[in-house]
Amino acid sequence: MTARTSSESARVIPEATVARLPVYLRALTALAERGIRTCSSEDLAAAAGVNSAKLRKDLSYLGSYGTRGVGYDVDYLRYQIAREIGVTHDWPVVIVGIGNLGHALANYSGFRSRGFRVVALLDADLERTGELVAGVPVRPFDDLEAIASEHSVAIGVIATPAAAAQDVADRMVAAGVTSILNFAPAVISVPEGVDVRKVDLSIELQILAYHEQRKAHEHARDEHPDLPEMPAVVGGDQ
Amino acid sequence: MTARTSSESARVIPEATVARLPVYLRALTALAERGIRTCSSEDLAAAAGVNSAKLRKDLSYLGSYGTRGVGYDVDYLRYQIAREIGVTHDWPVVIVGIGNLGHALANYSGFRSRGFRVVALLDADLERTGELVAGVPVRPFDDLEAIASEHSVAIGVIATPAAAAQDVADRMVAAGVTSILNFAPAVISVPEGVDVRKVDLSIELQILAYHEQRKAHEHARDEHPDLPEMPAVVGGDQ
DNA sequence: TAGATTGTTAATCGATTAACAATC
DNA sequence: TAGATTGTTAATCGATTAACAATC
Repeated sequence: MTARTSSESARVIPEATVARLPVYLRALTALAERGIRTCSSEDLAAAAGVNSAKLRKDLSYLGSYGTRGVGYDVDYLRYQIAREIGVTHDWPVVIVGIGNLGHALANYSGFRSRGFRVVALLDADLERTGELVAGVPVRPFDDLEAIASEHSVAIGVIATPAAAAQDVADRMVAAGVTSILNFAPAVISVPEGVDVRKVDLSIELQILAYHEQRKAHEHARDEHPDLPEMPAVVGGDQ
Repeated sequence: MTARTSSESARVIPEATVARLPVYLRALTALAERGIRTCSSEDLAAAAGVNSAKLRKDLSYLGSYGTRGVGYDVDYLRYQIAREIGVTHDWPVVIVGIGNLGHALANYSGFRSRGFRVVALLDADLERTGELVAGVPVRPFDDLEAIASEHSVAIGVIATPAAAAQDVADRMVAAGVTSILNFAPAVISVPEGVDVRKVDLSIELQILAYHEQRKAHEHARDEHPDLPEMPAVVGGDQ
């Protein structure tokens, strides 16, 4: 087995694990708010909605922060995960596109409380310049470069219509943004080294609809138990 | 090999594939709007942002809707995917919690255009009853059961604060909702057979922050090429 | 010491991908 | 027929899970 120096903990955390770390962080915060100082992997897994084997496996990628026979110190583990994710310091963020969704994002308190500071709201519609949203003035989209360099913005949020998304992404990348959260219903392409995550409300609903439809089929079959589960035709084509 | 009757196409589509079908559907719609009648797996994969091998594998779970040497008929494939997902007919949806996010969701045109019909907006704050949002009146949360049974609502959207989410979910399930899209930053538990999908804005940002932080480390190392890539201590403990 | 719970192993499962035979 | 492109196979990769030795 290979160990590393203490200053740089062992690494390459699987993507699936990275995506769950914020969930664990939130669950630990909820436990702390209820005055709980120590928890087992079973407790935390329940609070996070995963099974405890997966939780322990995930945490094992970060290091060895529990005590056998005892469990985890809530505050200590919380700090370690926050440090791992990088939310122990502040991240300046710009939001482009201040429609209904941009409005909601600007007002979302969960950003600020988790280390994300909205340094600017940008909109292509100059009519909106100066309007205050969540206490932050809306500025022209063309101010992007100036703002990004002034605040060293690395993370941008796109909340524009689909048609504008690629242009906004290009401008963001040119301005030095290297991580983009895209709410526009469009696929955007970015150079190597730039991360894009996509949140698409109607896609989520469509995934639910698919499963909903299958449930309906299941019920239909329940009502016709004479239909075979697998009406197989061996060797049949198509 | 086993084939099925034509009325019920072969099945059990992997989750990862199901999650991409709406992406393909949207890409096909975009191609159709550009007047494109036929496309290769390479074309469609590019439009959807995946590689073509994955696309073909995904489509193969639905059936055999392409023509070797030619490609796919855009409209035909679009219909087949829409049918598979279940968005050829309308799904009535209720949205609970009409804050900033609920507002944005109610106004989101992408729902209606993809077969989702918002039949009611509900809010626990009775002060808001009667307010029109996107042309739909806000109603008291207690109307949930009546509305759900009147419209046979199977899909519910939670856009409340975290503290209310579990209660809303319980009431939805009791009212016959079997699929929930949860925007509240809380883990909700539901009985077997109910599907929950979760969209969490700050979790997405935290995942980006993690990768952003790693990029910063990479750069730091670039500037200190004398640091070994893996300062390994073989046999060291921890 | 006895009981509890972590961290790790190893088996299993599911997803991705390249390559290519089938076939238009 | 020659060229193009699908649908499928098989190899690889990554994620999940149960089980348990390590150890508090």
